[in-house]
Amino acid sequence: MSQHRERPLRADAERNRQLIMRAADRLFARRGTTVPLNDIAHEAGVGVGTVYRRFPDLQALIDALFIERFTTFLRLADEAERQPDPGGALLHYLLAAAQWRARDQALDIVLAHADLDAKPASGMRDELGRHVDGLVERARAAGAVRDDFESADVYAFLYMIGAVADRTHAVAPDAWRRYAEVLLSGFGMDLPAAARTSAMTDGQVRRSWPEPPPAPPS
Amino acid sequence: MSQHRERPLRADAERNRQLIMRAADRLFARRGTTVPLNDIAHEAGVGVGTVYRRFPDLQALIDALFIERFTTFLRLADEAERQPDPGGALLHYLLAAAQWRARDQALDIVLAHADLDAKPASGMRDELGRHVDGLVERARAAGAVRDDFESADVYAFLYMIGAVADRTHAVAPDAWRRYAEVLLSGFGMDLPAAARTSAMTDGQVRRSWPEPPPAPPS
DNA sequence: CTCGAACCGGATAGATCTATCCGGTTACTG
DNA sequence: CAGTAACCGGATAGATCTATCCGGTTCGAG
Repeated sequence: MSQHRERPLRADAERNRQLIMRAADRLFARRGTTVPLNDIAHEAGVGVGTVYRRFPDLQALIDALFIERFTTFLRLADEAERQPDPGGALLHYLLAAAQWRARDQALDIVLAHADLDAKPASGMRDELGRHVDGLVERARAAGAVRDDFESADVYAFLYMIGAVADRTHAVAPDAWRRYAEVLLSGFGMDLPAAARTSAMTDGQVRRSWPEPPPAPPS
Repeated sequence: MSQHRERPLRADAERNRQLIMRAADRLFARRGTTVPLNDIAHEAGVGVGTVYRRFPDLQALIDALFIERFTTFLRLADEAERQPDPGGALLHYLLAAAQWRARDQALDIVLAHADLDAKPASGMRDELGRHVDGLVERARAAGAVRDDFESADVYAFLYMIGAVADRTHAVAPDAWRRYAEVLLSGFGMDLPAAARTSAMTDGQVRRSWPEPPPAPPS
């Protein structure tokens, strides 16, 4: 986040900013939220001072990551709304958002630690809420989903997909699709054949379970 | 965890041990894994020294919590196996385990940080795996589930329910049942009417979303 | 090409957390 | 009911993390 800047960042500064954010993503996903800023700086290949100059404290870094995430989800909602039929629009959003979430191992942690009451974050959150409400409302009016489907189900869906994806991505990066299919059909949505998946690569997943990957302790 | 003790713990020591474990549950659930042992001791109402005497380090405490959890899930599997029909047995386990998980906000954190390769933990894990394999195998043979249902789906189910439950329990403690129903029907399991739930208390949940509760940052 | 503003990175002070030690207290055995 | 082993809790040393400061370097405007 940080204040409005008149001048854009100098090229090297902007480059380092990106390096830091990507490094934070990796370390948050791998080691949970409690990672020394020293380690983030080292992973990014910059000095500690550079991290603190760009992000006053850890919270600012997390908030920046949050904004980045929500910008993406807003874009996905925009794209979905371009679909001609209401059912297709909701389905498009659910699948696109799920795919994004499945690849973003750090999302839960960013969400859990972001300051949602801060000015830009709360605004984006409300805006995304309106988009989702609209998608759901139109799909329901068109009879494309169970008539008790509601916006909360969209978030629940994404949290559930995320939980599965975080624990399988290393061994079967597409396993989440199986559960997306189960959930969506349970919600009464017709999946186009293209979105279907064969049974996941069974043995691999089973052997890796129950083995939650994130966050080594010490 | 601790060695075999000849003598059982003295009464006050055992009482404090329980207090510490329950305090750890609460704090892990509320603040994530990175909670000072000082705070655990304070939440439990004992001195720091008492925590360290009973649990050599944080890892030992987590491992003890892990054992406790798996003991419970093994018991649930035992109970389920007492059901007369294979489909009922699997369903019984899924619902009982889900209910337990839904109330246990610290489970994911305990699992994520437990040392699964340690002697007692890995044994329990394997044993639970055998029980689950058996439940699934018999239910499938009896045609009570989709024929591509596999053991990994049991764990995925519980992780998904947990993800939803952790984010709704404060506002709608039974909301997870809605998603359990969707998932189970998607897996081809017939729910007895008694296990069904009405639509969840809509407005409450929607207003609390997307708002992940755990783990304040600083 | 030259110059200055902006940026870089590491050394380090101050704060926080982990783990230990020991004098005082309490529960169980005979 | 008396003696003792076991337990209690807090003070504290050592380790780790956060955040700052400043001498040296780099980008980009003119």
